Amino acid sequence: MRIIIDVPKRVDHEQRRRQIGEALLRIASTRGLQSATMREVAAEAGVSLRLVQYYFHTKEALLLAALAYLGEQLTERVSASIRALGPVTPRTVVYGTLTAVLPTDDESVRLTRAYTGFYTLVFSEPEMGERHGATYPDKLESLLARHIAAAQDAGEVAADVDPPLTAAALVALTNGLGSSVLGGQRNGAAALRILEDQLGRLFRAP
Amino acid sequence: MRIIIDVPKRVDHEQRRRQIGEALLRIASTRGLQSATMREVAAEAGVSLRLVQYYFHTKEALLLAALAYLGEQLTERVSASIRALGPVTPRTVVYGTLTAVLPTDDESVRLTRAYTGFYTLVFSEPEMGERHGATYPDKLESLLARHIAAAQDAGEVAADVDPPLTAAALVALTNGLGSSVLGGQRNGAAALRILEDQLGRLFRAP
DNA sequence: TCAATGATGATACGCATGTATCACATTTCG
DNA sequence: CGAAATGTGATACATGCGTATCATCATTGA
Repeated sequence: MRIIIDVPKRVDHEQRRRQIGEALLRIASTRGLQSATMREVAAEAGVSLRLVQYYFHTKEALLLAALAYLGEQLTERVSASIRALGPVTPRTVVYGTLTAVLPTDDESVRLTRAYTGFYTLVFSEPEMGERHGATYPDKLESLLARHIAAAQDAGEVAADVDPPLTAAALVALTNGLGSSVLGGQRNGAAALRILEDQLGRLFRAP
Repeated sequence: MRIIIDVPKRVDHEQRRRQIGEALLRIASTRGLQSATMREVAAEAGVSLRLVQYYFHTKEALLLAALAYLGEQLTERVSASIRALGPVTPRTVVYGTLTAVLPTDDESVRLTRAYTGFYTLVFSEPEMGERHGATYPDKLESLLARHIAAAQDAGEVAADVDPPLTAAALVALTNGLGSSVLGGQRNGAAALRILEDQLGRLFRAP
């Protein structure tokens, strides 16, 4: 019996899948995820409907793949935002992380719009959430909790704050602010002011 | 020319409309607003599809009416929650308001689910938001800002907090926590702990 | 009493969607 | 080489949706 590693012969499957997945994200960022029909995605990606079906047997597979791509982009943006703040300290990590996911510029608006689309999709199709695994907010919370605890040790944060509880509050606050921006209740700058007010209150030696 | 006040002859229109609108809210609370199709609403209300069309010429009219009913229920729950906390003080108003809209029990879960459905609907159909007028979070924020300022005058809240900024943060925090509960990230009790931690930090004489 | 109007039922229409099918071209490899 | 596998196109199918149409019965007012 021979072992055959059946590498795709003609085209790079992963590249095609990415091309199509990115097209879906583009639609989700502009017209909303509910407009991301198979036909619309095909048109946006510049391929035929058949090809979308070919590379993603079902729509759920397409959504899952696009969600993974979105996760990569979010992670990359958070990293870049932290790096841009100079030396890595607990404070810059917390600031950089939260401001990165707040919809303040074009890129973050796109990412937040797409992410919100997926998040609300899980409300109606909980199976998708299960198939996707650990949620992004969870990862954010544990990251922030660690750095808040570190800041506490350094005396930058009051000793009586509970890091996990506070990290959860910050993530929820940021998500809520993001929703209010997408909903047109306020703009990104106003949301940023609110977030920075809270962060300034937290990172203040007692 | 005679003026004819054409009161409905056979049935009470407002009652029928309410019956149908409540059916939609029930569906939105359980299966999600995207499952609230005209036919499903008709079945849930125990009437024929034709009747839903008759009392609401279009689906948007039905959604708008149901949203108004939901607003009434939310307002009623907030009032009841404040009353239940005993004497009306700035602190009880803030506590009562925010804990009322956090999905901690059956009723608040239902209300939050339905409200979230409408909120996310506005993401895709911004016209509906415009036709609906002032958003619920806006009203909550100004209410809370007033009471935070009052608490400040009474010395229950530190003098350096900005009431509007803080009120906005609290509402966003509560919305974010609500989303995390509906998304299955944590349960209502955990969300309540996070909210109370923040509130306890705010209402603390300096 | 009887025509007009209010209320309700049954059913059809047009459209969009996810998915499936059939056909054909191109490449690969024994 | 030539058959099998891979890649792509065109189109069909079944379903669910909001809405529209036609018909029927009950009530009302002159």
